[in-house]
Order: sequence, then C-alpha cells, then structure tokens
Amino acid sequence: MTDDDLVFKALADPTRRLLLDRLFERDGRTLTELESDVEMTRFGVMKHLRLLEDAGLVITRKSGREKLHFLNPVPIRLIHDRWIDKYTERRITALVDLKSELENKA
Amino acid sequence: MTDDDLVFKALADPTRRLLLDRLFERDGRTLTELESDVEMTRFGVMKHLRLLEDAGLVITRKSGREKLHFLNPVPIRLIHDRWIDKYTERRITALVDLKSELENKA
DNA sequence: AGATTAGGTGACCATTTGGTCACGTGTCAA
DNA sequence: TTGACACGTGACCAAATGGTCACCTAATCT
Repeated sequence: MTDDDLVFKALADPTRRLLLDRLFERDGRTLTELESDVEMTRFGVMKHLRLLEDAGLVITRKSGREKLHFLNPVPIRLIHDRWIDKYTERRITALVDLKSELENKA
Repeated sequence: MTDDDLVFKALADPTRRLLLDRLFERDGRTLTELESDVEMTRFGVMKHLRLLEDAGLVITRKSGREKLHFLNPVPIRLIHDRWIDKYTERRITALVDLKSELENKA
C-alpha cells in the first residue's frame, strides 16, 4: 500500500468526505461531536476517522480523555499538483472562478 | 450516486491513477496504447477508462475505429477548492513548493 | 469479399470495504 | 471509590469492487 493510495482510498467514501467538510468548517472536534453529524454508530465513525488519520488528512491530539481532530490540507494540495501543472493552473483557476462567479449572480 | 462521488471513486484505484498519469504526460491516447502500460487485459483497462470518463476526469473523441482519451483537470481543481480556501492556499503552496525545492537539491 | 484490427457488453468470481456489536481501557467527577 | 463518560479493538457479515472471459459490432486493409 503506497502512501498516496491511503489518501485516495480515504477520500473515496462520502461519509469520510462529510467528516472532512465538518473539520473544514471548524477544527478540533471530538469523536462524539462528529458522531452526531452522521447516521451511523460511534464505531463506524471511529473507523472512518482512523482511515483519515492514517492517510494524513486528519491530525489528532489527545486532551484528557478526549481526542481532538484537525484537518491537514497538504495531501489535498499534492493531489492537485500531480495532474495540474503551473501553466494549466492559471487557466483552470480563472475558468473555475469565473464559473462560480456566474452561478452566484444567478 | 452524487456527481463528486464518481470522481473520488474513480481516483481511488491505483491503475486508474496510473492511466491519468500517462494522459498527463501526453493526451489523446487510444485504448490499445494505454493497455501496454498496465499488467492487465484489455477488458480491465476498458472498465477503468469507462469509470474515468463517467467521472469527467477523462474526455474522449472518436476517430474512425479508434477512441482518443484526453485528461480533464477541472474535477481535480474542484477537489482542491473544496478543502483549501484562498488564504490557506497561499500558505500551503509556499510550503509545498519549498519542500520540493529542498528535495531537488538533495 | 475475407482477414485483421480497435473497441464494446454481460455474466461471473475472488477480494475488499462499510458497518455493527460484545467487550475492554483510561479519565473525570460526586 | 463508585459510576458515568470518551475512546479503542477484534470478530463478524452484507454489499461493492477489480479483473477475466466468451462473444459481439464496426472500421480498415489487401
């Protein structure tokens, strides 16, 4: 299992992406806090968080009996850089930004 | 199955990522051409390309009896934008670029 | 026309993955 | 110190996934 394989596998599940979304809104949540966002038992959520942590997408810190979860954007940026070179980036960024601008006006 | 789900599922497999790598190097390849890069029968490769196309990561064009495959970077950029805001992007880009610079010198 | 080449479909099977549960460890507070 | 709370592990099962094969259509070449 290569390193980037863990990242892509981790991102492949909708529940895990939802967890990343929550952490993107606000960092430092506990397992029990994240549990309430999802239709699933605590064990399911724990398994998902474990995979995210193994992939390096989430970084954790223990605080007493709680475990705090933080989003790490580095692996995401590396995915980007793998298939978008500097030249393409300029064009694609302009295109995507324009599109979202137009949609916000509508 | 939501739209972005297709993208992440498509990226989850190492063979499909390898195919994207080949198309990143050079666009417009045929199935038989891509087949030679992989330890797998033609049917396996075809299935993978199908998923990449459904996800919008690869765009195809027919030319006679051949089917040409092109890499589409837009979905990749959208993944990036989902979890990296403009402020974080500046910091993370600097960090990642610095790291790769140091590694190239070593 | 006949042979060859490029691509496509549906069924099938082994493996992986997502989710739950019984049970266990460390921490906090009354 | 007793009980509640937050988190952790390993086994287990149903569903999804990766890969192959028999068989097929359409374009190209001699």
